[in-house]
Amino acid sequence: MKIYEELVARGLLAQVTNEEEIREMVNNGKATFYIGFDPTADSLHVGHFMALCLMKRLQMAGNKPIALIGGGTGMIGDPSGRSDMRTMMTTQTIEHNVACFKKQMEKFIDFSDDKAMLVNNADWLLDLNYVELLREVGSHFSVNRMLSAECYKQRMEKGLSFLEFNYMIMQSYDFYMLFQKYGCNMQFGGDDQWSNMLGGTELIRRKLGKDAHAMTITLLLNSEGNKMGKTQSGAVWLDPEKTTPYEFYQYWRNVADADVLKCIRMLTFLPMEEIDAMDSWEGSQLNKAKEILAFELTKLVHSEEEAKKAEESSKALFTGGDTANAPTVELTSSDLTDGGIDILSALVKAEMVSSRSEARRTVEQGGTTVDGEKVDDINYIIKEDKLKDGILLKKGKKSFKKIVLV
RNA sequence: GGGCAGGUUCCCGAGUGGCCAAAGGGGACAGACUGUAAAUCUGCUGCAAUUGCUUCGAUGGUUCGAAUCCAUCUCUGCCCA
Repeated sequence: MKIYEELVARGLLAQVTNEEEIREMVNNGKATFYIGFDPTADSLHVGHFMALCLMKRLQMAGNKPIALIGGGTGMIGDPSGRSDMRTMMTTQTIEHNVACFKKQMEKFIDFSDDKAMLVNNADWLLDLNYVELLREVGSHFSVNRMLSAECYKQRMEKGLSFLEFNYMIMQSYDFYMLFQKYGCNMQFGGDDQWSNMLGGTELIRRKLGKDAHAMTITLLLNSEGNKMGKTQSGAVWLDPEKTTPYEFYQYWRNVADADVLKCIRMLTFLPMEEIDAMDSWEGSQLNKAKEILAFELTKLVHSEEEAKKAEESSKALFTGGDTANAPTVELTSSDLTDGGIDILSALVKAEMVSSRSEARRTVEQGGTTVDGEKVDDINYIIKEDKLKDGILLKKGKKSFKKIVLV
């Protein structure tokens, strides 16, 4: 199976400008393509991970990837698919984020020997002259057409600032620049980027009379239609400091039945035959598939070793076995009063709840366990000598913390 | 610049002088059932505690008492220029 066919089979492709030409190009390693990443946070997340995997897949097939960091576009903020305005980031934040992105990307993509490139659009966007740009580029854009673009739809009701409106032009300009500077003939991006990407191909056609291509990646949605890779507390990050390998593993371990196969297909590098075999799995057998998914992804993002650790501690915690690798919270004697710590304080210290009130609630509702023993008395004290050996605190069904006195 | 409508607790959205920590829904959390799934049912959802404290864009004012009234400011949307 050639690369293009594989991408289709994995359900990764959403839209393409010209299927025949693109297939021909990527299958023969003739594409120089770019994907843009705006530095909106200090770590990459799952959405970026998908894009990076795609770059890797195409790179392995002989195509040349350009990772474009949006140091310039980040100053504007992409309104695509957003219902509200982005908060403007300071220049310092952006620079910091750019540095973080770079570091993480180097883990996934091989940039050695000119096999891939890493560029920052701040290098050309920040020096643009306004009037010049308007004349050179602005004249090729129809406001009427831009306004009808899907990505602005939701914003027509809630409001769209001129700043954000210009995002499409900046992104188009990027493609135009990369096309000229590096012979970049294709752009990849999330499906919500489609209209911005078309802006680029259009600009290249009008300015240079040449064809460039665009291709979008299917957005990873769960069966309820929400973007995956988000939890109540925010995104699932690739940075182990922000989302620990254990939490990362658990996120995928817990996906809904309806979404497992899709995730395995789209995110892992397992051979298609293996995945097709899982397609017939049903019921509790799918649980096995979830373990595979979680393991594979943790391995890709962190390391095989981390994946094993996460898997082991998960199994141990959920079956009540060894707690050696459990997420641990260390207390010191200053956290204790009268030779122990009360259950509410323990929950708060372990950051399992955000307030004492919440701690009180979970305890009263019978959602707390200490070393497997249910605790429903809010005045319960965990004794110092027990803490020395470490105790396992459990809140609800899936939240575990080992508490140790050091 | 002018006119209009708005800014309510995580989100949507009621509330237009005390009965308001604020209806209802969603989400989140906890319990039951399960497969660390989904669906369903129940509880719960400001903070700290048994009696308080701080909230309804911001500041100031009226009042015994304000999310509710007044003033100023600020932000958002719509219409006119």
